[in-house]
Parts: sequence; structure tokens; C-alpha cells
Amino acid sequence: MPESKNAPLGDCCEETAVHEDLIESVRADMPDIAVLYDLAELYRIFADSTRIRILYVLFEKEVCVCDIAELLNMTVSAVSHQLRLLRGAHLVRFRRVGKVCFYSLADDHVKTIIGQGIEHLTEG
Amino acid sequence: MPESKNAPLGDCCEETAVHEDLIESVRADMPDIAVLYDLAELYRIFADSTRIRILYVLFEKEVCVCDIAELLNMTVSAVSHQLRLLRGAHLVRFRRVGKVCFYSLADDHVKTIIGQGIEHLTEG
DNA sequence: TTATCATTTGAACGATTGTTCAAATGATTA
DNA sequence: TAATCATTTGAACAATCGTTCAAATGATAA
Repeated sequence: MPESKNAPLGDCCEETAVHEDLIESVRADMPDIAVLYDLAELYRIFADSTRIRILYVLFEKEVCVCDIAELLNMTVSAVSHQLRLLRGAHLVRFRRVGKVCFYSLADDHVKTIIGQGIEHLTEG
Repeated sequence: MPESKNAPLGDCCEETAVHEDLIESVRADMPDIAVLYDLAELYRIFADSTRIRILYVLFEKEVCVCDIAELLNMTVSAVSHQLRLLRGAHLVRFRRVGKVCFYSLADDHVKTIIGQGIEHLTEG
């Protein structure tokens, strides 16, 4: 966390009255910093088109790694690296059947989050 | 877009029958690649705790840049850089009053998207 | 056992990101 | 006009990210 230089304490913009109260109330309602870090980390998973494409592949049913790779026209290795991140964020599950690993969506939050994003894009 | 090396065309995992149909149907339901890029770009904005904190500051009411900077204990410059990204994604608006710029949330999608994220974190 | 297949993993690379610093606008006041 | 304030902008930097390549697991079959 960097040290503040430009921002004076308690007053800025030469108006002091309103700002004090504002700062108090905002600070009170702000969630714990740890939650905000986790939140940013979650959205970082969605912040790559490859991972979003992987999630879309899993929308309908579970798919094995090499099928995902073929669908996205990518190497199995690259897909596997991204699946690792998706697993870490608990966005996908996988089960092993012999040599093959089938991946699927962990829950419905993926669909709702992506749905909200598309809504923002199309309505905005 | 990199060239596929590992993934064979049409068959993989030594099972060919089911996969062909799957690939067809997934390819048909996959959104346009441009939409997926825009979607990833949108979530990239949420993928940083500083920007999420800025959005939280704006949850209640419009706030000027130096107040945001003070609330987050950051330089005005750093905040301004991030506000630029938020503006570019149409997540915040701003209006100028004299020398001061007040920023506010552009619409309710910000709250719903962040809400979904928190839900995923707390329920998972 | 050996061989092969499906997947994972680690290191390396260029590309992107967030912050800092200094300089440049934009707007008000003297 | 000049001076000051609030904010923006550009360049630079370390840090992080996504892919590639090669090597390592994990599991099945010969």
C-alpha cells in the first residue's frame, strides 16, 4: 500500500464541511479489504477471453480437455493451464474417467455473472 | 491466434463418435468471438482491487477525485488513471463543477455484478 | 515390464498491467 | 495578466499474465 502524497487529510478541494461526513460513512460501509482482494481475484478469472470461451464450452455439458482444446483451436497445454486457474477459483469441477478428465461448471454463478456482463454490454 | 498442434481434428481421446456431435453443437451456441473479447475486457476492469474500491466509494453518492484518493489512501494521479479505465468501460460518469470533477456510477449493473461475485465467494 | 495416451507441470518468453513521477490541461481567483 | 487548485496525461518501471516448449505424471493396454 503506497503512502498518500497528494491527498490532504480531512479536507480537499477547499471544501471541508461535507467531505468529512462523507468519508466517515463510506469508510463504515466499505467491505473488508480482504474481501475486495478476493473479489478482484475472482473477476481476474473472467478477464481473459480464452477462459470465457472455456466456460462457454462447458455451458451445456461436461467436456474433456482435448475436446476443449480442439474447440478453441489451442494446445492442450494452454487449456490445461487455464483450467487450473478455473479450478482454483472453484468455477469448474472435474472427474477422471480412465485417462480422460471431464470438466464441468461448478455452479450457476458462472452463467449469471457472464449473463450480467453481456447485459451490460448490450444495454450500454 | 496460435496454431493448434496437440489437438487432432475431429477425434481425440480415441473416442470419435460422441465428440463430433458435441463439437458441432457447442460451436453453434458459442457467441461471436468479438463479444467474448468485449466481455473479457469488461471483467478486466473489475479484476483489480483498487478499481473495485473506487466503485464501492461511489455506491452511495458521487464523490470528487481527491476525496476518492483520500479514502483509498492513494495519489490523485493513480486514482485518475483508474477512473479513466472505468470511464472507458462506461461503468462511471463524471460531471465537472468548477475545478472539481465528481464521479458516480453509470448504472446499476456495477452493483449487480459485484453482488454476484460476493455471492459466489460467500456461498462457495 | 514397456509403450502409448491424456493431462499436468515448470521454466521461459514477450506482452500487458498498476503505480510513480513530472509535466500539461482546465478552471477559478487575485 | 499571473498564480493557484483539481485533475489529467505520458513515460518509465517493476510486477504480473498467457502461451509455448519440453519434461513429468497418471492411467490403460500390450
